[in-house]
Amino acid sequence: MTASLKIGALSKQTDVAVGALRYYESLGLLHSERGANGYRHYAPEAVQQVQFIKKAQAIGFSLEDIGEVLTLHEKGDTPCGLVQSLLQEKIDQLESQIRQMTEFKSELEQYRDRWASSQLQTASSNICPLIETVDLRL
Amino acid sequence: MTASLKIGALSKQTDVAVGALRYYESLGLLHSERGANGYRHYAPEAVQQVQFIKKAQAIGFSLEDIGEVLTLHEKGDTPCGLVQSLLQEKIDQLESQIRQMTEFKSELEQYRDRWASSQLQTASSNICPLIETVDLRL
DNA sequence: CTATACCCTACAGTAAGTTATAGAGTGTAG
DNA sequence: CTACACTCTATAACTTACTGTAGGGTATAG
Repeated sequence: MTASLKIGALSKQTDVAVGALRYYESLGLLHSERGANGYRHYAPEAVQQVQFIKKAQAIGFSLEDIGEVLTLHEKGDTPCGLVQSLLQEKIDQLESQIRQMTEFKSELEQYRDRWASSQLQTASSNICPLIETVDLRL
Repeated sequence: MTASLKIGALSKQTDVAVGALRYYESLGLLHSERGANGYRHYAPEAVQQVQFIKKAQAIGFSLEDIGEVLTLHEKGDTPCGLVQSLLQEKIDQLESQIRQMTEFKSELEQYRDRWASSQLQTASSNICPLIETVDLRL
């Protein structure tokens, strides 16, 4: 017989709360078989599926984004060309996000470094002389 | 007489919505005097205070973060040290996110490249053989 | 005097992703 | 057989940083 997991076991193996797993299912990101008692049963691969969701999330994909990819995977109702272009879209988005975040990080580092060497701490009646120097046109 | 601003004037001078200003006040980030009619009145310095909030937000601080800074300021401390450590925290978070996103992007690129060179489209009974090859352990 | 522009409070709604609760049924160990 | 852990559904609440609405009161120009 096929090994199967109940929701609590899947929760423990993936470190994702039971309620979150049910929520993923409600969004169509995860599927389960139901036994006569109504309990969800998961194949062992569900562990990897949940980890995929978590990984994609960790990287800034929304559950909706993930749903697009997984829906294609699970239903197989979209041509491969569309799958490939969706993938390329994600790669492009990721690249753009990485570029923006890298720029923003270096701006923050400039503030950090400028402030580290400044003597503004004791200077004025401002709330924090450091932050007063922030240029909103960044 | 002391020049004083009503909320609409402060809103215009700072380009922050009236509702947002009231929201900042509800969080203790902004203070106002009340006239006999219940209207909020702000000293001209309120313009700088709101700009401080906007600047801090622009460098990635949450309103809660800003509240901590302002609370420290109100106690008579110079919150620059806190500002600096919060800033370093933001920089570290960004770095970690950028690293994860870069890793994930190269994983997606591997799929894209593998699929681009494959002839799986016609190979099986599956609707989209490409996506069937996804290793969810990515 | 009236129009309308502004102000007030309080509550609802938004996105996104959960967590928590209530009330009920089920499965298992001793 | 009794606990108790686990499951179910449905709904509410939480977070963040607001925006929008309802139902009022107030200030000002003509």
